[in-house]
Amino acid sequence: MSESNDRLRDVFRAAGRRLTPQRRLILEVLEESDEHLDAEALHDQAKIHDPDISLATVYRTLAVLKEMGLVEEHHLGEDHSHYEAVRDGPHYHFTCLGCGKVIEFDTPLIAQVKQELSEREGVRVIGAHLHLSGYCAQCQAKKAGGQGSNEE
Amino acid sequence: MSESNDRLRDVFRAAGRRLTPQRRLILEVLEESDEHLDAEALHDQAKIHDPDISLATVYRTLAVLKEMGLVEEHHLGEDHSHYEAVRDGPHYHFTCLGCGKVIEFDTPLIAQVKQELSEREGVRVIGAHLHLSGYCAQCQAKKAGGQGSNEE
DNA sequence: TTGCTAATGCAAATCATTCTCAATAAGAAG
DNA sequence: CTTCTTATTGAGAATGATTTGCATTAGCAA
Ligand SMILES: [Mn+2]
Ligand SMILES: [Mn+2]
Ligand SMILES: [Zn+2]
Ligand SMILES: [Zn+2]
Repeated sequence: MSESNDRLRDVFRAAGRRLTPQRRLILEVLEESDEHLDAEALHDQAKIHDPDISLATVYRTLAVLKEMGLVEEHHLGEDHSHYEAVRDGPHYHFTCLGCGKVIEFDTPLIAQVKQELSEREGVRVIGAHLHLSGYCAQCQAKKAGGQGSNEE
Repeated sequence: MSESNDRLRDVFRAAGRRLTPQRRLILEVLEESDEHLDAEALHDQAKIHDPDISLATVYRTLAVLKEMGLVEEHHLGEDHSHYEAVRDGPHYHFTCLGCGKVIEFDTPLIAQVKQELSEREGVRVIGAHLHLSGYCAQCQAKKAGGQGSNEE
């Protein structure tokens, strides 16, 4: 029982950082969530497991996790940020202007764009955020049909 | 000389809004700038021509112009928004993480992505923001020269 | 176990953006 | 041109998100 069986701790050590219960918790909440949480929602979730965790720690941890490449920040139309744990392949987002729903999708075309730009401009592309917006199928139907509920 | 020779005023009237000197000025500043200005920089520019224009009016006008499709808002890595006048064709952005330089580019591939997604998900895509980040040619050179960082 | 110091909780501070409200002025009507 | 309605403005307070200072705690290397 003396082996370092803790991958996450190793990752933090490699980055010269300490792994605290709060950090582990925040990352867990993000990894288990299928939504794009904002800081406050994340804080609420985390408080279920650690009622004393502070919002400041949430923000500080998000910054750390982002720096370590474990978490991504998104600006999805709202005035504040949303976060999600980084998964295997990249993916992109569509936000419905009517109901706020977010659809995730992937496409090899973005890799092509990166390639094109790298060659054309001599840049090295690290990150790619594609954010489409418009109206989802349901919201289109709602609009076309008649009039009724208006949410924002 | 009695013709309504004022296109912009017509656009505003058609939108049921009033064209004020402040609004005209703000749009002019944006159209004449080749940068992606934030609200404060825009305010500073505008104050050169109208020292009394308020920051609140800048924000309010940006909202109006955005709604009218004359201006676009961008989140370019910074924690605040940047704005630019909408031009003919769409274009996308690359930000250098080293020096902050923004490179604009276009590619037909994004239209393909929009098409793909529309068909696959039945959504109607209105807007598309692609934001790449990484290091520009100069910043790569700077990095390679100084330290022993070796990659790819 | 000890010691150094990174990380935390709390509250105050900052920063960007929005709102309130009285005064002003755009533009339609006459 | 004058009048009238009310959208728009400037100033500053208010808000909401994120950050920071500081005293205390606790991770982890030795
Ligand atoms: Mn996602
Ligand atoms: Mn641009
Ligand atoms: Zn919808
Ligand atoms: Zn650069």
